[in-house]
Amino acid sequence: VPELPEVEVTRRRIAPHLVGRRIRRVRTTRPSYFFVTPPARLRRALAGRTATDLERHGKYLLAPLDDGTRLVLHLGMTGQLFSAAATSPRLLSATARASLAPEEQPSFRPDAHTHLRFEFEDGGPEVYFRDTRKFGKVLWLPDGKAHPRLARLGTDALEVSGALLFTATRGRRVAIKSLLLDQSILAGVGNIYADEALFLAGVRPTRSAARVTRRECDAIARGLKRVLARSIETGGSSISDYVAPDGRDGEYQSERRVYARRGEPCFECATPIARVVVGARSSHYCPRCQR
DNA sequence: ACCGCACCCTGAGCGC
DNA sequence: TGCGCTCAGGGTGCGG
Repeated sequence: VPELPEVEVTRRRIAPHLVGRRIRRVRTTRPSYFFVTPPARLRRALAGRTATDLERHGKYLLAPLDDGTRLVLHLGMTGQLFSAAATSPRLLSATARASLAPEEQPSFRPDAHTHLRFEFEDGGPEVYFRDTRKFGKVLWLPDGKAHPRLARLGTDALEVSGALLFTATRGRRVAIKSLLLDQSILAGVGNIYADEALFLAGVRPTRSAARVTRRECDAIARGLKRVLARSIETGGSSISDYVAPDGRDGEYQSERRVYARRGEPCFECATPIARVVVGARSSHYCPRCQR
């Protein structure tokens, strides 16, 4: 599940394969939910262009192009952005892996889920955007045009502060967990890091946002910065589909304190970790450490 | 304005 | 072995 750290790691590792290389052509799959900009228009817009940079805002990647337009990518839940030079069996589903002969398993060939294939003028390795569930998004922004999806984004979660959270939570009756996932307040926080930060702050995910104190807002902000920074350092969490552009797995999943640890003992007090559904998302917490 | 929930999609894991 | 069911989840949009 790519959240801010996974998107940031992706950005850093894919940038050398993308930025400064002139695109010869882009191949796409059929029109679908994935293509906010229709694939035919996208192919026309990208041919001959060069990305001059690769930026991140929340979970979005933005590539300014040399003609002043912009390419925007969102990895959704199962999106993978990687270079053809990458080798990892994790780039395929378990079923797809099983159908390959052992000697073929490390290599990747574009499949039905590979929705974007960037081919470059230099003839070097292609760049692929693969997304099995198609919750990911690709769109192209003509010169200067803002897009509502981006305009709605709140402060990037790496810049969170207790003051920001305190202001945002006043008068809000929603669960604090739901508020942390609201991308118009904080951009980049997803299920894993919300649960982890709430554990560090000792706040139960179900608590009404308005009932979180100023001191606790500070603690949540500190917790978020800590888990996000640490996850970026370790290459992100490779819990389900996430794999970095060079094919490497992240390591942060081994540092989880609560996420997906239902029934396992809390590292602080040995109480079994509980799981509840908050805003249609599974939430994990320690019933004793978090109030 | 706020909030809960259905929906988009596919693969894994389960029960029978 | 194999089918069919349920679950997972980010973000959007709608209805109350």
